[in-house]
Amino acid sequence: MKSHEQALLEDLNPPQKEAVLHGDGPLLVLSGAGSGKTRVITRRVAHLVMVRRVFPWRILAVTFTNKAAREMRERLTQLLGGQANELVVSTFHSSAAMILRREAEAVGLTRSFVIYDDGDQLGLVKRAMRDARVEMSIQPREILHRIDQEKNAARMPDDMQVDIDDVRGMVVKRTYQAYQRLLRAANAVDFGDLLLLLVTLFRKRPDVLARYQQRFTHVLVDEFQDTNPVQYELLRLLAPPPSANLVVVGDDDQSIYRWRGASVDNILRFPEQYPGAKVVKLEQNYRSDQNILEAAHSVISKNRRRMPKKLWSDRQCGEHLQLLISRDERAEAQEVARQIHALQREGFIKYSGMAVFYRANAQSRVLEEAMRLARVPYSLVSGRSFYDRAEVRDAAAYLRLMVNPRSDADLLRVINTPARGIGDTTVERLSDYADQQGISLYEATSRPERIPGLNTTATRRLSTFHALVSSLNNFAQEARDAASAVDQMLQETKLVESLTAEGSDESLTRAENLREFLGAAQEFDLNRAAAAVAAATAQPPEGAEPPPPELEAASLSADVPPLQAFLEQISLVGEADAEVGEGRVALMTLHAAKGLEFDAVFLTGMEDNVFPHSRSLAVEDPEESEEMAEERRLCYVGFTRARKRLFISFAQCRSLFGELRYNPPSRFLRDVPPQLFGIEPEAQQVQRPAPSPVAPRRRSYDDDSGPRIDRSYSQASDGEGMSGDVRGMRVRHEQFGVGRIISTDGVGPNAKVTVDFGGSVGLKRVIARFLMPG
DNA sequence: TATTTCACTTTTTTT
DNA sequence: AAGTGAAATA
Repeated sequence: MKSHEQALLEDLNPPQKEAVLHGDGPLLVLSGAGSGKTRVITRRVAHLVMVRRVFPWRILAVTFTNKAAREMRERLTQLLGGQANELVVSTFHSSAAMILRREAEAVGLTRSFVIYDDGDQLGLVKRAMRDARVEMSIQPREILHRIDQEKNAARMPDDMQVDIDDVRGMVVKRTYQAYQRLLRAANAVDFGDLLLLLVTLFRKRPDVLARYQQRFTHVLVDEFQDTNPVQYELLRLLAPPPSANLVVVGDDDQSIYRWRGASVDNILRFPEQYPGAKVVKLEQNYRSDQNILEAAHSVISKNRRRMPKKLWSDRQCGEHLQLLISRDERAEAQEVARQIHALQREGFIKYSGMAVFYRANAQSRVLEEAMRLARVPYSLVSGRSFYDRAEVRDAAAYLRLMVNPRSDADLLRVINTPARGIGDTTVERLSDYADQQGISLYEATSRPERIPGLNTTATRRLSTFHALVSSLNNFAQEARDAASAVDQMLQETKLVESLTAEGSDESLTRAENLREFLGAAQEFDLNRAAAAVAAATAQPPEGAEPPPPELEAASLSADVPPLQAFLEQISLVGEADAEVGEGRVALMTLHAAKGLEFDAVFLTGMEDNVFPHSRSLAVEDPEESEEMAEERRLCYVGFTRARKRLFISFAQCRSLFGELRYNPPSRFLRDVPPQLFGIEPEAQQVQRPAPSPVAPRRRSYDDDSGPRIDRSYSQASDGEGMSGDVRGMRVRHEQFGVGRIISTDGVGPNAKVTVDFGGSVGLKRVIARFLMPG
């Protein structure tokens, strides 16, 4: 007993201990990169359970990503054994989905509601635009984005404040209304709804809220800096100020999801929202060598509006940072592969201790090719590529239809997959009929003879399709596990069969993917069975009273039918990435890198317009903008992932949508003192100082890297014919009138420019030579 | 209806 | 460069 306590506090520094031992009431842990944050959270949870005797099922630990949730549970299992199964450790979205499923009726859904992902959402927006009779030329993507933002801000369509003469805003609002109608009619929710509906429910049903407040007496949140207003509201409801046991852990410097509605204010203003909250700062870094830490600090310290803190470490200086300069992105990838080999040969760093980061997913392809060529074992860490494949999504759509035939988006997706002769016109008529009758598409297919304008062939085909879905639907009711349902579905729909029949290489791969999908279902069933056994045999803590029946221990999801649970995992969790790593170099975006650490890190594409991303440069005053601040934080996250070696790499040119672009080295390099690269500052550098020291090079193509670099500066991205930075310049266009340049794209006579002409014209992309200075 | 062709955007980051 | 979506053609 006493020894538990000792063990839990072992090798913690004073502030860490303070956080672990903190009694009741709100607590904010400001934890710098590599300061042992996860350790603090897990030890605290273990302490609550083992020393303070809190029932594990009373503890809710919320993370941001599934990966983080999985890792936290693993660590907790090491500390707590079987009892860890009773903890609720999950993402905001997963926990919201679980609760929502239990309370579905109260928000106008049934328990078998389905979750629409990004692609489904986009399709839905398009239909909503039709319903709302949107005539304006506006991209569905943009509307979806704005709807998402509304949801992130916890606003339903009616809460949306729009000026009556804001035409665009009104269009968004109308579409949002239609979009929500479609979702509800389909018994479906999107990601945003999971949180928003739950907030709405809690607000209007204090009795329901009280049940969950009573159940979860301890709430912990990881990566708090990335929460958005709905998520924060959810927390405030569940663990109300001022005195609830809410522990939030985060680092404002690592807030990198503003674009998704996250608000750094949540963490900056937490002490106001929860007056009397204890604040603990973790500033000692245990991860990185001094040089790396210093580089990271030199970048992040340019941001204003941070919580004051500075990481320190008693670790050694370590190796210098290394700069890699290459001709183009291919050479860059090759160079990275070469360095990886070298590190591996030296023998101190294993493949699994190395990672390659990039700003955008599009950059991964070239890197992958180079790794394959150089025979470097790698694994691509990308959330959900498998479930994004068309054939897999088709399969998932069928499954959702099995569970919830009202799901129109899914029906539309698969009604002619595999091809069964139901074309656009038939679907159009079916859909008109359904609209007019106010029924779902599925229901409409049950009586195709009543649909006007259909010939007998079409009628017959619709009947056949209806029979198929109906049969699958019946089967789903019975299915005891996910795999048998998937198997049945594949058989009846002939998805695999039709692909195999096609016979092309590509369709064979797709058929293979579908078999893998079945495999995923089987694996899911096995895990579920194992979890059930574990839960049944878990030792209740000694002297524990049994939980009140309505709060039935462990999982909130115990009674969810297997197929539904599997679907939920697909939508919310994505790929079961078990094989991440194991002897392989990890390739990932900077965003995916958050929370991880590696002995050696390669940060590629360190060029203006790539990183910082061009979108952050195309704003009013880039250097002072929030966008740039976020890019800087992203850079900070990237640097601080490295324990011992940090390689920073840029290419002098790279092709971007088909054309060659010369980008100057990233401005972030200018912030890093040259000494950290092992370069003594040269006398005085003139004028535009080299943003970065140039490392001595050894390879053949390096011989002439000097002049190339110079060229890359002078060509920048603005191009000939436009001297220097023209952003913000007033220009006149014959047709559109006077406007202001927002951004430029391309070089030479055909360079394109995005101009804001204001008023009804708005943003336009025009060829630069058609513009006059205005 | 199904298939082919052509013009057109797209690349930020993710639950 | 590639993938999407609309229009043209079989």
